[in-house]
Amino acid sequence: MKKKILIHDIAKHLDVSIATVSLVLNGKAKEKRISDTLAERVLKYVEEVGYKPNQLAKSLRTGKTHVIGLMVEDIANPFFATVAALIEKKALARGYRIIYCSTNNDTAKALDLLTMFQERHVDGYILALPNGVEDEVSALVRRGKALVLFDRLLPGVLTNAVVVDSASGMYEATQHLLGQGFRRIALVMAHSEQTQMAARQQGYAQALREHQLPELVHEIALPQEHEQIVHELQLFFQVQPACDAVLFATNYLGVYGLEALTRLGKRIPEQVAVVSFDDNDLFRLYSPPITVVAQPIEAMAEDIINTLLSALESRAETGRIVQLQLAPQLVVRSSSIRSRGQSSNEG
Amino acid sequence: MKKKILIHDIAKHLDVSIATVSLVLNGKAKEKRISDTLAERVLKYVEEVGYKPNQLAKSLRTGKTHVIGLMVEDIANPFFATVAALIEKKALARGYRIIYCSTNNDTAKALDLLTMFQERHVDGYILALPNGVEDEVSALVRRGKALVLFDRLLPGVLTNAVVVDSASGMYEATQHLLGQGFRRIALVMAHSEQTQMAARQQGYAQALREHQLPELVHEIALPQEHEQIVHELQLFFQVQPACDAVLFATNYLGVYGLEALTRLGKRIPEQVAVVSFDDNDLFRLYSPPITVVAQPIEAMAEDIINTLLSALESRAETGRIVQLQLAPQLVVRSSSIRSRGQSSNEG
DNA sequence: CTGAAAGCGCTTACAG
DNA sequence: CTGAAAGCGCTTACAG
Repeated sequence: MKKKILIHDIAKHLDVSIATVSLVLNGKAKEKRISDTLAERVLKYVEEVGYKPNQLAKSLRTGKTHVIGLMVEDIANPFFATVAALIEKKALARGYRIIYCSTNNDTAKALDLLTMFQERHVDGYILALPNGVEDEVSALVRRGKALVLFDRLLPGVLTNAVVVDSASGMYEATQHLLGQGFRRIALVMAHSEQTQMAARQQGYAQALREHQLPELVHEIALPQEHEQIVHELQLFFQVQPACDAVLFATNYLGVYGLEALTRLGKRIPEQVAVVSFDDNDLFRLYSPPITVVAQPIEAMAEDIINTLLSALESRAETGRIVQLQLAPQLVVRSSSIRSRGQSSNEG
Repeated sequence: MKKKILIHDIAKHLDVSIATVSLVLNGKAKEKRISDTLAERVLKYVEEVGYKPNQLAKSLRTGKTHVIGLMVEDIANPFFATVAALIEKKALARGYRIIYCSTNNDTAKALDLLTMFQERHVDGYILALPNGVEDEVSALVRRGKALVLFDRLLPGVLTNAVVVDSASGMYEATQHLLGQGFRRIALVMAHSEQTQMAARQQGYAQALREHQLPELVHEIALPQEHEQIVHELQLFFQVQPACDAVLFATNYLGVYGLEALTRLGKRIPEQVAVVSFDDNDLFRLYSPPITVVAQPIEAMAEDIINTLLSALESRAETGRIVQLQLAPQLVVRSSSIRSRGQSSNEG
């Protein structure tokens, strides 16, 4: 159990002042006209004994932690897990650590976590939030914190954001189904005020309106037990036998939906065509493979971290706001292709 | 932008000493014979103005951060994501925060992260590590750090651990395939020295040995690109046409394996039966549903956090070591059931 | 270039 | 019960 080395020990051993060691370590040697020889001697010895400054003390003194708080809906959800992993990697390369946590779409939990982030003195915030936390986030914005929302906006909060154009994504997916000749197209979405959810419904509704077809929307209350949701979806498909295609507004709804359809023994796409928002392993490998509206995850992660870091580094209170909207991509697979034998209302 | 409230402000306002406020806040009012009236007055005012002690300062002074570092192979892997979420929940309830990160099975990255955990002064460590970090972990153990390994042990490092009995799990799975009449049973595993991987192979080998059947092991070097792995597996199944069943040693290998089999147009279980370690959505919903060796995730998370917290709370250097081995469960689904028409070597 | 010193915000013996 | 003070380990003007 070797004793922790302190900056004081370094200074003593080298017979220089603590200030010199600190300055060299913080790259201010030139600025403070410390000789290269001395700077090197310090660096060499620090390396040799493996001295690491106490980050707690450093943060307390400087007010910077080099930690970014990342809040997602559910870190076990492949979409968020992938975004988080990419963001972490890019942040690390720029000298920032990420701490992440899941809100599970629970407003109270999100508020707690926001408080936790502040207690931990994170330098910046990357947030995919449930509604109901507008006031707290506005307060952060007002205090000039570096912050970027992603996946969804917060109504009434004007700040940096990176989102996907959910409305066009869903519009395009619905058009695709219409093009295949499907006419009774249902949308299964989460019951939520979240902006991306509203946008997805809007894209769907617009496509149907253009074809003068009625909407068939089923909203699932969340959070809820897995088994409950599957059961609810089974009921939905049973009372809507006429529905010949279904769009799922998120990847987990898609997964639950497939489970419900499997249990009902529905054949895809013969009895019901399927399209889901977000791609994942299951959709790709399912038989038949599922058509999806894929989000540009890599580009998204890149934009998010870049936006945050510029906010962090522009020490001036520029008040500059960056809002990016990325285009999702429709990946057509067999689950939404009308089979030859199928009757069609087209043409 | 309201100014941050300090303990000093509280003391001044209430016209008491800073010590009094601090003592009350830390629940030492009784011990230090501070009157209930006064204690309540302090608490009430603190609540009223929403004073939160600066955790950085507190940690610097006390040496405790109430943060636990959790390191997994890949947080996007459903097994680890679920364990992490459960651990986080249980830790929070006991007043501890979790910071988690992925090693991606990269020894250098794991070492970096271990350093990072120390820099952040985590109070405890929960680790699923790649090999090659034995020395560093031993050093932590020697310094009396609260620590628990999970999923896999580290050769030569004797410390707290919670693992699943991989050998029996794989033995049972192999026996199940043998019982179904499969005779050319392959094992696809990661090329790795990790203990859980070795145990899985061992369980497989033992079952085959008992039936005097030869092993057919394919090891995949990791980390590697998704596409590469799938391609390698396709080749494997092509050069092993005689193989009538395959065991995948991890869930991601199972996912890649299904992709390879799909591309080859192999029918499951008619042409090749499939069993994977770890359960997930894909396996459950795949058609046919995939037989798995499921790990008791909830129990595991519970045992991990309990073990860590006792280590943390037993301030005495008891040197007590807890090693738990949980039983996995074979969940038989259609992917490993021999179909009627299939020829059998049995009996 | 360097040394002495203040200060980040807290906790906790110590002496009343 | 309380006040003054030291100290956790650092950074950074300030005065040489």
